[in-house]
Amino acid sequence: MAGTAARRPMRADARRNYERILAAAEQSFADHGANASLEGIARRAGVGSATLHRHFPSRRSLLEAVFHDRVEALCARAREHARSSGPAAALFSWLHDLNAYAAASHGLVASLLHDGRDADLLEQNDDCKKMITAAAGELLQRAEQAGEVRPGMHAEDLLVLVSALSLATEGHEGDAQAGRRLLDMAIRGMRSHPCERTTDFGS
Amino acid sequence: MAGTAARRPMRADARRNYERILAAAEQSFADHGANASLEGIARRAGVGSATLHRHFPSRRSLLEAVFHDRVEALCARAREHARSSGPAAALFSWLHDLNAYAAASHGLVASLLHDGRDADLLEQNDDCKKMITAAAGELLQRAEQAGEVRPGMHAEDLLVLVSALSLATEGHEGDAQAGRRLLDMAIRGMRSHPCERTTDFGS
DNA sequence: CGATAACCGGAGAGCCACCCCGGTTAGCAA
DNA sequence: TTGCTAACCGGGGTGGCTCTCCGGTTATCG
Repeated sequence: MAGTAARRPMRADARRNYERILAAAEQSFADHGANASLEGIARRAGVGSATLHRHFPSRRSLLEAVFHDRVEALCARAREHARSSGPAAALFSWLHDLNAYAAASHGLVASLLHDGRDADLLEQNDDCKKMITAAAGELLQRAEQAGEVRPGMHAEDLLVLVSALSLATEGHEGDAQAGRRLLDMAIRGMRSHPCERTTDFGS
Repeated sequence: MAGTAARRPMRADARRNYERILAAAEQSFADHGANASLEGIARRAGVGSATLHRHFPSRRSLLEAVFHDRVEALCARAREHARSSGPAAALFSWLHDLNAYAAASHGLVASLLHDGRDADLLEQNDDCKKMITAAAGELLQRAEQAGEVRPGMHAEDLLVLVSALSLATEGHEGDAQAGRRLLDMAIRGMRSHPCERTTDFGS
């Protein structure tokens, strides 16, 4: 699958630098947000900036590498929810997980998902996005088939929503609750039976 | 109130340059989004970059100046809705207006509202934000008192929501619907009686 | 028609992303 | 062990950005 299959396993020094850069990037992104200075990351890692750019041609690819593991964990979590909860509960719990993760990661998930603006031509690998979209899609489909959420939503919508909220509430430390409030509001809006009435979709 | 009260009405050449910069900025922001190059704006306006920075000390202040008029129009529109529609309908219609405006402005409203991350110390004038928040607050309060929306929402939340959606859906031309879908979903979530009836948003 | 305060913008300092290319070194084979 | 070679490294250059300083220019008013 992975096109990264090296015909030769990468030289030892190269791998060492690769790891160093990854570690430095993780730190820097945590400290200064998703658009920390790449040059600074290289400096922190103790390598030349050219080395960084060779290993990670774009900021995006670096973000992708840094967060790959955690995104995987998040997807595992989705499967876990699916196993242990009902369709709607699983979906909504997971959305809260995603929200919490996005908030804790200084909007990095948001940056990961949302970008794509500057990379029209490159066909960059969207591994993280694809993984999360797939996870969301499964939960959503299950809830929809069970009739517990309104039809017509797309999995991407949910990601856009959570990304958007974490993007927008980032920085406003004082009002960290707002994101949660808004997510709850949106979730209530996607349920089929938000109140005790029979469904009537007049529109 | 306005500290801009000039003890002397600004020299003619100064005002001319000010206007030129404003026009160039409007164009550039429309073309390249909210963080277009300031230097480029100065170039387009035919002035030195120093002149731009003298008139507008921060990117934010330039955005503020460019959008002041339209924000005022939006607030006027809010009052209009309040006069001609019921509490909930007025609020939701206006949110759709806001959403449409934000989408059309390449996320500039979003940028205006959401920023503040880099300007911790400056106490910059938030004129636009204040105006919009006030407008939203009135509509919200009215709808809440009428019992047509769930209590506990803040006016800022609504702005954050719309800003966030326009931020996140920007660039995804193919899926321009997503913002609308999500806004509808959130609106449904904030009604007191989501199943009761549908409103027609003339748009 | 000066005097003068307001204003202008070229030039420069200090960032940044990204790339070129000569020097270095790991890894393999003899 | 030794030597060869492809893989790898990073200093330094390019070009773009934001923002500031300061000597020259000009609108404005007495």
